[in-house]
Amino acid sequence: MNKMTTRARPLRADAVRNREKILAAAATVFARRGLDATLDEVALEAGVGVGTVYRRFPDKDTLIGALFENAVDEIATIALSAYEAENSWDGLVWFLSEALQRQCVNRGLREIVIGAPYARERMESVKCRIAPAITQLIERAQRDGFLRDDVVSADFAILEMMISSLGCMTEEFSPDLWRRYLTIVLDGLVVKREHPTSLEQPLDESVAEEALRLKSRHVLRVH
Amino acid sequence: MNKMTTRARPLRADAVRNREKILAAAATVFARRGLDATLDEVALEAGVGVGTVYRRFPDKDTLIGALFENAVDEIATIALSAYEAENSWDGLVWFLSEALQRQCVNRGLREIVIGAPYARERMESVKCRIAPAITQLIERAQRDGFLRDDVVSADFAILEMMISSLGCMTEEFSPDLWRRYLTIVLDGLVVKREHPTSLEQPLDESVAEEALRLKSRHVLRVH
DNA sequence: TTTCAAGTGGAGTTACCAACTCCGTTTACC
DNA sequence: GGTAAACGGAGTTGGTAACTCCACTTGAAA
Repeated sequence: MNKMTTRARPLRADAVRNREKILAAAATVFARRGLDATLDEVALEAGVGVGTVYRRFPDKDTLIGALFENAVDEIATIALSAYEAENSWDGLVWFLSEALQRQCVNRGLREIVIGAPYARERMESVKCRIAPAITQLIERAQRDGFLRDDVVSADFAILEMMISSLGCMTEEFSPDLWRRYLTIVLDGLVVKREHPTSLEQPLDESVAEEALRLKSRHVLRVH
Repeated sequence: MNKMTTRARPLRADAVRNREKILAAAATVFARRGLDATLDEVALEAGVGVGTVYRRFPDKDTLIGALFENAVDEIATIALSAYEAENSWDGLVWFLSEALQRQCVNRGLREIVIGAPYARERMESVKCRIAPAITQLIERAQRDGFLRDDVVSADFAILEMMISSLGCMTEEFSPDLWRRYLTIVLDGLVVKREHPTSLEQPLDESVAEEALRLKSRHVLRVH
C-alpha cells in the first residue's frame, strides 16, 4: 500500500517543486512571525500564488500540522534522552536548554507547544509523550536532592512558557538573551547554593535599551 | 484660573453622572480585558451609548490616559517608599510584590507599564520616575550583599514583564499563582541560600490542569 | 411653562485584515 | 499537439474595531 493507492497520478514535476518551495517558505515565515502569519505571506516568500498554496494544502491547519509534527516529536525525543544523562540535574538543565532553544528560534513552534489554536488534534498525541517524560526527569532530580521538592511538572510548563515568550520577543536583537533568565530561574529551582551561577549571556547597555523598547510591541492576546 | 476658564458652561448634571459611569466602566473593562477592549464594550458596561463615550472622551487614548495616570504614578510612589525599608532585600521584595500585584489584577495597567501603544507620551513622564527609583533599590540590595551582583535594572523590567504576563493569564482561576513564580525567581536572585523559600501559593491538581489548558488561549501579538 | 442648547443612543460608516475561492491563462507530459 | 493538471492573483466573504451622524430626549435658564 503506497502513495499511488490514494492518488491516481503522481504530482507533476513543477507541482512537486512548488510543494517543496511552499514548505520551506512556510517554515521560514512561521518561525519568524508565528502562526498568525497569513498564507499570502507564505506564498510571497515561496514565490508562488496563494492559489497554489491552497491547491497543495487545503487549509492553514493542514500546512501547520505537516510542518510542526516533526519538530514537536523532536522535543519529546529530547525529553527521553535527557533521562539517559548520568547526572539528573544536568539532564534536566540540558532538556530545558534544548527545548527552549528550539522554541525561542521558532515562534511557530513555541505557539504549537503552548497549545495555540492550530492543528490541535494532530499535535495532541505527540505532546502526550512529552508530559510523562518531563515528570520523570523532575522526580529523579528531586530524589537526587538537586531540585527543590515543592515544584511539579506543571510548574515547568509554566516556567518554560514564561522564558520562551521572552525568548521570542528578544530573538531578533539578542537571540540568546533568554539563557540569562533560564540561569536565574534554575538558580531558584536548585535546593541550595553557595554562589550565583554565572550568567553567560550578557545584557549590555544597547541590548537593555532595545529590550525595554521592543517589549512594548508585544501584547498578550486572548482568543 | 479654574475649570470655568476653559469651559463656558459646566457639564449638565446627567452628563456628569454619565462621565463617572463611563470612567468606572472603563476601569472595569480595561482591567479585565486589557487595552484591546473596545469602547463599545465600555459603553455597554456603563449602560450608555457609544456616542456618549465619544462625546466625553474624543478618542480611546484620552480615556486610557485619564484612567491610568494615577495607577502608574502609584507604582512610582511604591518604588520610592521601598527605599525607606530598613532591610534593603525586604524593600526590593516588597516593591516587586506590590507592583506585580497591581499589574496582575489589571491587564490594562500591565500593558501600559510594559509600554503598549496607547497614551504613550502621556505616560512617558510618569514612567521616567520609576526607572531610577528601581535602580537605587537594586544597587542598595547589591551593596548589602543580598542581591546577586550580575543583574541590572533592565533585568528587573524583563523579569517583571515575564511574571506579570503569567499573572494576567492565570488571574481568573488562581489570582495569586504568580507569587509562586516570583518566589522561585527571587530564590534565583539572592546571592546564596541554604533552603528554598517556601512557596506560599499552592499549585493543586485542578489549577495545574487549568493553567495548561488556558495558557493556550493566550498568544503573543506583535504590533 | 416654555425653549433650546446640550446631551443621548445606537445604527451606520469607514477602514482594515485574513482565510479562502474562482477562473482565465500557462505548462508538463503522453 | 492535445489536454488535464497546475498556476497566479484579483476578488469574495466574513469579521472586527474606531469613530460619526442625526433624530430624538432632557436639564435648566428665562
